[in-house]
Amino acid sequence: MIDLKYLQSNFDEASQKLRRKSVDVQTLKKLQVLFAELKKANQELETAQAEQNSMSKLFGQYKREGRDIVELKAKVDANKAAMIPLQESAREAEATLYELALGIPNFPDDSVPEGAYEEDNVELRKVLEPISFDFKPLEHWDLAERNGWIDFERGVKLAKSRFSILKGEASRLERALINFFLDTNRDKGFTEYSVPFLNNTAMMLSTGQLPKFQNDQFKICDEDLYLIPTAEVPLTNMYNNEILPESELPLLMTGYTPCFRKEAGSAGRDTRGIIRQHQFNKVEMVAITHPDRSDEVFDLMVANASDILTALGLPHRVVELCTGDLGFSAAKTTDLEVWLPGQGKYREISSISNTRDFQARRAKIRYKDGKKNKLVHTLNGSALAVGRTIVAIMENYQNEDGSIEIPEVLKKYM
RNA sequence: AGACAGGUGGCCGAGCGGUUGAAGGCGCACGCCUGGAACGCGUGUAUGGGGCAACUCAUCGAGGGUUCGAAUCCCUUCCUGUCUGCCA
Repeated sequence: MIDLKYLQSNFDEASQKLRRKSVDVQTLKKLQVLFAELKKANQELETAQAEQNSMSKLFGQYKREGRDIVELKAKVDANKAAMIPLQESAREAEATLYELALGIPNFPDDSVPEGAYEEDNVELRKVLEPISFDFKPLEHWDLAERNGWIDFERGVKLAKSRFSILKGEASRLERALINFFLDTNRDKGFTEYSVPFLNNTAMMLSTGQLPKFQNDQFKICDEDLYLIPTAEVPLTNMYNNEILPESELPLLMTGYTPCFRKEAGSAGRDTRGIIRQHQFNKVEMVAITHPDRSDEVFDLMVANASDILTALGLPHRVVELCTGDLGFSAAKTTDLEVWLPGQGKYREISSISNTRDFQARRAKIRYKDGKKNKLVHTLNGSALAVGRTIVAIMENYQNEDGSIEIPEVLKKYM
C-alpha cells in the first residue's frame, strides 16, 4: 500500500508519480478525501470514547461509595447512544478507504523509464552472444516430441489445458536445475527454505496478489487458502507483522516451490509448449532489507540471476521495465530475458523487483531503528524459473539430429 | 475428524466484572556498589493511531455480543497441548 500520509502532504508529487502508472488523479483525490474523513470520524469517535471511559470510571467510584447513580447512568446511556452513529461512520470510512487504497499500485521510482508497453523496456546489456546454428534450430515443443521429454496430452488429461508432464531425462533435468539454483543461491548468502505452497488471504493481501488479482489465483474450496502464484508470497510473509532487530538485516532467503497461476487474460498466448503453464516450478530469492540498502541488494540479486544463466551458458539480456510493464507492487523491476534460438526471441526467465516499503506496509514488516519502528524494504526475484530454463537449454543445446546436450555445470547434478 | 485442557508483555506467570496496559519473577538496558566481576541496590523496559506537548484512543490469539464498565461473562473462529480415530 502507498503511504497515505505522504499522499496527503505531497499530493501533487504523489499523483504525478502515479500518473505514470495510469492511476487517475480523481481516484487519488477520492482517496485523499476518504483519508481525511476517516481521520475526522476517528477523532470524533475517540472523543466520545474518552468521555465514556471517564464516566464509567466515575460510575464504579459512585457505586463503591454508595452514591446515587441514576443521574450518571442516564448521562452515560445517552453518550453511548450517541456513539453508535459515530462508530458506524468510522467503520464505514475505514472500509471504503482500504478497499480503494489496496487497489492502488506502488509508486514507480523516478528512474523507471516511461513507456506503455513491453517494447518500451530498456535493454541494459547483453550477456553472451546467441549461438549461430548451421541448421534451423527447432522450437522446444518439437524437440520435446523427438526426445519424448514432455507429455502434453496426458498432462491435460490429468488436469486441464496448460498442464503437462515432464518425462525421463527432462524430469531429471528439472530436478538438477532446482538443486543447482538452490546451491548457487546459498553460496551467495541466501538461506534456503522449504515453505507451504498454500497461503491464506491475509498473506496474499500483504504481498499484493489480493484483492486486485483474485482472478489469477487458484483458491482451495471451503478453505481460506490459495495456491501460491510465487514463493515471494510465503517467503516475504514469513516475517509478516514482525519487528526485526536492525542487526539481522538484510535477510536473504531462497526457496523452491511450484507456482500456480490462472493466466487469466493470457488466452491464446504461448498455447504451445511449456512457456506458460498453470503450474510451474521456480526458485525464488526474497530479501528483506534496511531501506538504505535495498538498491545494493537489488543489484546483487540481478547479478546472481544473470550469473546463473551465464554459468549455464545461456545467452541473455538484462532489461529494465518501463512504467507500463511494471507490476502492481514493484517500484522498479529488472527482467532477465533468455535467448531462445527456436523462437528467435528473448523471453523472460527472471524478474527482479524492489517493492520498497509497499509490501512492508501491508505486511507490517518493520525493523527497530533505535526506539522507533520503521518499515523495511522487500525485494523478490526469480533465480530462476525452472520450466523456462528447461526450454532454454533444449533450444540452445540442441543438435542437428534433435538430441540435446546437458550444460557442463549440471552434469554433476544428473 | 471427535473429547478434554489452554492461548496474557522478550520469556515464565498472576489476575476471572471496576483506579489492571495488566502483580510477581526472569531476561535486557542504564546507574550505584567493586581493583574488575558476581552478589546486592536503584531506575527503566509492548505495539499501533491521534495531538508537534500535557494527554488520549485501541490492543491480554482473532472476530462479534452482553454491560455504564470485560483480560475477566456469552457466541463464533483460529492456534497449541493431551487422549481417541484416520492418514503419507
